[in-house]
Amino acid sequence: MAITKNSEETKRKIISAANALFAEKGFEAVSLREITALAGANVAAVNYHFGNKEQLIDEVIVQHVLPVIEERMRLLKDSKKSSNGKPISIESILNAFIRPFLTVMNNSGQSKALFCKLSGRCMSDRGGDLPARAVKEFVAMLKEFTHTLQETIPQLPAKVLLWRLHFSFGVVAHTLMYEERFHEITNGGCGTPNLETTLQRMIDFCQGGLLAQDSPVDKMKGEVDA
Amino acid sequence: MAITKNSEETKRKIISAANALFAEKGFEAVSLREITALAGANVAAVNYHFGNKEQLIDEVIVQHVLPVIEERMRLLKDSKKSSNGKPISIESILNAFIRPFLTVMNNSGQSKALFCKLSGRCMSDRGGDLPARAVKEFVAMLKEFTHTLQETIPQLPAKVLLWRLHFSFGVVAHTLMYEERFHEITNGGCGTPNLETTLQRMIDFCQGGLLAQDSPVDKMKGEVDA
DNA sequence: GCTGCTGTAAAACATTTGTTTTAAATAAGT
DNA sequence: ACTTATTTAAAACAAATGTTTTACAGCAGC
Repeated sequence: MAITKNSEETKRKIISAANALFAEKGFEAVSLREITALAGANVAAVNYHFGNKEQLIDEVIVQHVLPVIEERMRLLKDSKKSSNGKPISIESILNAFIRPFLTVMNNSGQSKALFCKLSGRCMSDRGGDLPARAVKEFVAMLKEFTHTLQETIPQLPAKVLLWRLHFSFGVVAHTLMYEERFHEITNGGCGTPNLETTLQRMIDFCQGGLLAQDSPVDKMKGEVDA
Repeated sequence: MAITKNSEETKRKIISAANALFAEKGFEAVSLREITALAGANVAAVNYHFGNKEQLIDEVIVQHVLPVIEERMRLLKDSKKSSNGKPISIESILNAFIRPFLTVMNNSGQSKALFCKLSGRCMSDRGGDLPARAVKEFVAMLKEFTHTLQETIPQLPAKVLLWRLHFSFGVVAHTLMYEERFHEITNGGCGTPNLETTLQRMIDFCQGGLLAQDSPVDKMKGEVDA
């Protein structure tokens, strides 16, 4: 009944070490030897348990990203349930979109700073490519949020809405990744807000952005868009 | 009078090759041999002309980032001049902030896609660190824009404004870097807008975000901010 | 024509990388 | 207790990396 030896335990230690190192230095910049050293395992363990480095990276990303996606879907579904068929507020939608980072982070056992950095890296490094396993869920989530937003802001053209959701992604990704950097460059002028405050500020900003007036672009300049 | 041999020419070819490769694959992921091969030069040429890889990266970043910063300052100054001491519109400020990417890009001779990717990498790779030479100018620009925005939106607390400028940065960086990715993931649903359209959409979004109502955060939850 | 300087080219350098191989140790099955 | 499968450990592998060394070519000035 008991699991053979430390197999699962070793895998967990490797993933945990990889988590921390990938977050800090990026996926490509970390060597397998650094990971296994931190995990207290042998170099060959990575290839034995995960196949190769690429598959280890995929595993880390999937384990990191899926819970956030699932929590997003859960929050959105809950909001829908309690609104009795009426369109949900933008704030609720944005909350369901952004808050999961905080929720999952607090349940992850990882340091908050590392969790945030890893989140950013999942969106940034490797050209933002997600492992095949996670793409399906990610696309489904994007569709669900797009559709829900559409119902709340029906006057906004679908394409513009898609772009603004994309922009909102940028806000979150950039904020998660460069909090430290931001702190340095403003010489501390940005303060030291807790995450709840930062979350609310992102929601405020994105809400304003989503609701902004949609400037017509001069057609003479060549709008290729439909 | 003539410069000895092809010294400057070789440097230019290396920088040009590095530009393209760094944009496509990231700074760390490109080897010196790839660069010199594309440039038609010898491996040792990089160390001879630039010292080492790190200094080459710095040179590429500086040459890429400084023109954008300068153009931003120029546009902002022009706007101020033509407003006769009155606060400038947010749209003008955002235009001065974002449009320089397009202007410099069109004068760069590089492919648009590569220029955008390199811009994103300058903000993303290496933890967003800028070379020492560029930090001063960047900070000065940030201060100038913050100050100008402050005059236009005096009712917004300084810290909140700083954060919203940070968010705007995220919008631009993310959009520049992941246009392709966005196209794939929406299955083309985002359309194929030209850059002028995308620019206007970013301005609209950020303007909405900057003007958004500033939600008070529940102090009981522990606002560390001042 | 020699000397010195600048730029180029090829080769060699020591490290580090991901991965495989080989062998030993441990647990489970019968 | 013997066998088998699973997991770990150490060593070896080939390939690639940034950098340095060495040698050679072109051009200047005295």
